[in-house]
Amino acid sequence: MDFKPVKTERIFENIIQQIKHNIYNGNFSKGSKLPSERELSNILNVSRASIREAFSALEILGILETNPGGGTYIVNNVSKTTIEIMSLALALENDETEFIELRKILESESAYIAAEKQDAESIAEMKKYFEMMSVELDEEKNTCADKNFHRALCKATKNKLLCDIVEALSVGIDHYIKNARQQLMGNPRNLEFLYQQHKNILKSIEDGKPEDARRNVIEHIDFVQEELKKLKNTEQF
Amino acid sequence: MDFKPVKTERIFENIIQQIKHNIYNGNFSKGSKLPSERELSNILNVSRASIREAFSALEILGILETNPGGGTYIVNNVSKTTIEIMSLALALENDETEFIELRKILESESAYIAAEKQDAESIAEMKKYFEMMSVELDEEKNTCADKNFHRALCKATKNKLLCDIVEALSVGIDHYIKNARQQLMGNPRNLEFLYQQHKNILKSIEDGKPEDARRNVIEHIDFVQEELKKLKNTEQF
DNA sequence: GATTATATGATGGTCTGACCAGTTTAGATA
DNA sequence: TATCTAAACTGGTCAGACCATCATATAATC
Repeated sequence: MDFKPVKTERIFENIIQQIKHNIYNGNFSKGSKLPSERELSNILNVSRASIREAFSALEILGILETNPGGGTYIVNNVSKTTIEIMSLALALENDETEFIELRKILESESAYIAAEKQDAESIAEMKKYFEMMSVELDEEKNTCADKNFHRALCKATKNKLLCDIVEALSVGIDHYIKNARQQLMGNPRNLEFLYQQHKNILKSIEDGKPEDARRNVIEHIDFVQEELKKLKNTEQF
Repeated sequence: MDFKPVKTERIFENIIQQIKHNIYNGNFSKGSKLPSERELSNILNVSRASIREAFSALEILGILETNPGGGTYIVNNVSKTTIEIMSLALALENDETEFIELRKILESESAYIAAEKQDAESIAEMKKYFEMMSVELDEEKNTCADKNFHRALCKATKNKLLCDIVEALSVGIDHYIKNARQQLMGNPRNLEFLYQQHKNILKSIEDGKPEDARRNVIEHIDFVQEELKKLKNTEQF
């Protein structure tokens, strides 16, 4: 036998479905104006409260935008939203390994693509942040430069979706390891390692060596993951 | 000058923030029961309607679950939600290239990992669906087997997050190319190619050749993308 | 006393109607 | 025609009501 729990669909979910279908059908696209809440509540024969429950959900998803006095419009801020959601999911899961593994895949492949594409702009950006890292000793600024280095790396792929997902993963992971990162960066020996790793990544991309670039990123992330694991194990004290 | 548009935070957004913070703080975790809507509206000194707007949004995100008569609980169905959202984002963007590129990265890397890990169960599953594909000529079942083959491939990584994201991408892409796929599968010549490609992927994984597996998946996806592009260009007629 | 049936209260789901603060729009004015 | 102004409309919020469902405490049964 194969039973599924009966999930009575609520009105606001039905409304969301209808709006989604209108998006898939092409009736709604970016910039489309939706009927006003009152109007829609007449059309669908439901209360305005239900309309608003649906709208607030879709707004959180980044599907639509409300302008008081103006109206409600279809937008696409989905990727921006995804960051927050993934971050939350990680907080709920309490296990960062899958996130880090995924990030490793995406960043290493980004490096591969970056080395192939040889986009001068991105490389210049990476170089900029790498130099910041090497001279700047302030921990916060160093961290910031580090993050921007990795952002530039992803940007080199020219794939915004990929960038957004990696960003989402990074934010989620950072949120999760917040303390551990400080300890990691606090150790001068680690800083030296990290410096060298970034240098290797940058060089292989500049030299147009995709395979090397990929390998260097993997080594870098593996190193970080290893160190984090060590810190975690000694956290007991 | 650098100005940002003033976005007055609405009450339901504030409530969402507070709930999120309680998740990050660890006050809420999977299974936690939230105060009832009436109770929370008293605590926060806002109307029940605002609470419900926040709750409906978080429920759509897969963060919480409401049980009529029961109560409201923290859950984690985020990955399930992500599928729908990405699918919508693709419908809004009207450009599948970034999605396909990302899928290529994730699936090719999955193949690499699969060939390394040599998980008997996953390989058996892939084999099963591959054989379905080869003998079954019914277009719908063939498509189904195809999808399951790729699912099994991702499952071999043992990374659920990765699987969910690939699934999200696939659903989104399928939704987008619905007609094109039928045309693609309708051509016997293409079917022959696809059969051979899947055979190669499976073999390289069975033989434990990560590099080959990765390359074979890339070739496969590139082939599909190329054919789709051709179909799109001749769509005018 | 243990078990079952029942009634009570709590919970989410929905609706109505109201008020406010902005934005739009159309009409009045110059 | 251009400008100003008032009315109409829009989203944001609230209070209070009703329903169906669920959980629990109480009462009736064995």
